[in-house]
Amino acid sequence: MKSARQVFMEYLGDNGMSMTHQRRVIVETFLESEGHFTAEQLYTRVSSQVPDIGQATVYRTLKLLVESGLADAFDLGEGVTLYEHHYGHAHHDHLVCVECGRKVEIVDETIERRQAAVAQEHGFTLTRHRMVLYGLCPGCSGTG
Amino acid sequence: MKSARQVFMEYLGDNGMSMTHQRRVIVETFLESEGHFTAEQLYTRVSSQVPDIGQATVYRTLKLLVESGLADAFDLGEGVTLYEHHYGHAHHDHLVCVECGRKVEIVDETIERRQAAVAQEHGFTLTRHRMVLYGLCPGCSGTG
DNA sequence: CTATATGCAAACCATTTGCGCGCAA
DNA sequence: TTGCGCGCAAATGGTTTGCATATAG
Repeated sequence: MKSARQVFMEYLGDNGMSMTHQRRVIVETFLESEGHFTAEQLYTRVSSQVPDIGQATVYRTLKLLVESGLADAFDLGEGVTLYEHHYGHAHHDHLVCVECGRKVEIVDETIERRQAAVAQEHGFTLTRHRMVLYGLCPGCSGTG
Repeated sequence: MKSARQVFMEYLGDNGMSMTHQRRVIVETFLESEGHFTAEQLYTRVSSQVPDIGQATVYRTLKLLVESGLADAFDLGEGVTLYEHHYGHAHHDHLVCVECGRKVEIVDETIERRQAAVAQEHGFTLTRHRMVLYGLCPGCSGTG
């Protein structure tokens, strides 16, 4: 399997774009960042390593990361877009604690299968989906 | 079952709020509006009936409608919040055509059951969920 | 009367975009 | 050299909020 860097380089090449110092820093920082994070959080990390990289460039590069398949962008209903690694990572949905915000990655084959079936029943060709389960995590259940 | 108006009146009463001319118009217009619509669309409809009702009041009332359980607010990933009737309506998720935007309401008992099970497996008490399937509708499938 | 509501316009806030300079290939 | 890319700051756009006035009860 190609490395993430390689995938990004190819994406740039295929679209007549070039690798720049800024993009390299942002992509590296992105690849080193675990879990979910916002564009602003990534910007902060990038800035701590290399100041003078503009926020706009982080947003623009994040968009390229999504388009190239390296990143996944999603919204858990908190008004901000969250990003996470996508390339080489299995698909998953999210389970979110409405109390503390804790997020757990989930997958269920039965659900995945039924989603495709339901789409098909309506004549749709399913391309992707988004599922978020909201509830109280073990730690917050007793707090109610 | 109480009427939607009744539910709203009680909600207002329970929270020390009062029924006003504006709220009455907005709630009636909301109840007469079918399907999904944005705050702005509702505002437009309200204005056509009773001018001089501010957009802010529509937003504020829409929030009350959601809190009182009459409306459901959700985001299908298009950057705008959509609203629809909730009270007395069965839960459902959405199937959206990424080409033409067509929206179909869906429900699948198997999925619903598995969602609760998956949440439970992680010790979570499921309170609600959001699922959106994206794909190509029959009419757009051949367009590729 | 007194608290709540309203309209208006300004504020918000994450994200996008215009612009003139700068660097990659 | 020749555009693509960058930083900056201003613009966006849906939604929220502050404030002075108006109204429900």
